Amino acid sequence: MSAVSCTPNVGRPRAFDMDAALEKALEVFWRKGYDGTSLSDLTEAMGINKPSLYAAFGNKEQLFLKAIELYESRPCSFFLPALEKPTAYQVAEHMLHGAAMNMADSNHPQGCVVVQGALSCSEAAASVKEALINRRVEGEQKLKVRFDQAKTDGDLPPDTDTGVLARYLLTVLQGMAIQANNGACSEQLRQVAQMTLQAFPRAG
Amino acid sequence: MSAVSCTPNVGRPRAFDMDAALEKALEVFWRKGYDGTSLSDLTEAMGINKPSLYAAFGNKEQLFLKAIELYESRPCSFFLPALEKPTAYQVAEHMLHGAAMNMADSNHPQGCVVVQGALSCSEAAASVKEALINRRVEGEQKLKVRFDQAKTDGDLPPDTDTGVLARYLLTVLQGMAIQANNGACSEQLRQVAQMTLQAFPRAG
DNA sequence: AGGGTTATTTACCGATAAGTACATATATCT
DNA sequence: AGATATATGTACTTATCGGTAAATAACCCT
Repeated sequence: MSAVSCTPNVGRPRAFDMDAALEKALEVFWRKGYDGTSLSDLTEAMGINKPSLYAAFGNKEQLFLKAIELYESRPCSFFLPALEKPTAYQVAEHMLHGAAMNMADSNHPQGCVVVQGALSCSEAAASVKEALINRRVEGEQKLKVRFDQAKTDGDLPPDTDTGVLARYLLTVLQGMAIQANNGACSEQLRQVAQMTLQAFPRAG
Repeated sequence: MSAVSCTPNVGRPRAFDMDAALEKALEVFWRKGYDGTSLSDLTEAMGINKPSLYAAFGNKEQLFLKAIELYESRPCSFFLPALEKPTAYQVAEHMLHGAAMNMADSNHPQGCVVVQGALSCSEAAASVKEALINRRVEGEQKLKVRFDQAKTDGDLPPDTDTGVLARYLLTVLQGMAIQANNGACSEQLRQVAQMTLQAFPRAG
């Protein structure tokens, strides 16, 4: 069964692949942002008409939120998998190098849709902006919790302020999203990642 | 004479203060982004009608670019003044602490309009997006040149890669803009600034 | 084959977008 | 005072915005 579709066995079958269409929608939102994306942009990229879009995904806002869910659950996502690494240093290493690789990947828009999808926006986009802020803050919180565990595990010095460390790392990651939008390539982002890691506290 | 107005001595005098109106426009663009800002948003905030706006500032795009010029030349701007500090470390210190103070200042929208004014945007905003990218890249280049000078001055180690150092610092600054949008306060940003400074190379 | 159900197509809705024509108001210059 | 020049307010234009009504098409089940 597909990740997003839930096909009934009655009625006319859907003529398009919902997952593929959602991928296309994600790419448009990623490149143009919520305010900068029109329904025409979406239907054109997804290869469907407006009523099909509304029937399948609700409306523009719900489509955006589903696209963000897809973004965070993709195989090439780097944030959540990095949390599983055995030490705090390796968590940071995987996040930073994953970000360097992913954010400048020319197979999709540059940067991170969670950062740039609705950063400054109209009042019509206020709720999706809030949703993205929540995602970013929750990511930071998850990283702090992981660093707390690392302190217990002994792979972070006991006097480490894990909240500041998590915020610092997220600041660099979010800054890398801007850098990718500036045109920085993976190698340039990797240098930033390396510099950040040099400052990273290690046990012992 | 005002920074932006150039009043002729014939004809009906302008009934509003161009500088004050431009400040208001800046604030709207800063909060809502280029795509998220409508002409009605602007005229309402500026307290003028559309024909006055067009006569005084050209069009939406030119108004935006003039607002960005104002932003970068304001007294509370922290980037260019920091370049004048005597050592590389003090340059970084002033930039980071200035950013921490300014970006979370509740007297204006959070973050940095050069970062968030048109990050992901419609095709209609492509040219202002390019203009903002150019500003960010030029800022990075200016910082690199300043660090090259610091190397000559002997307040950076001779093996310092000034390009990477400048990019790293800009990455943190741009990340701080996102953090400010996330709701981080000045003190939290200051902690990130302090952590960044700890990793900063110092001569001797 | 026919009924029930869902998807697609076309054409449309009211609202709002950016931008402007035009008449009027207010100044200076002679 | 009158001519000239610029600003303002009202009302408008064309295009596009997000979203939908209604007719038709394609499927499953009996």
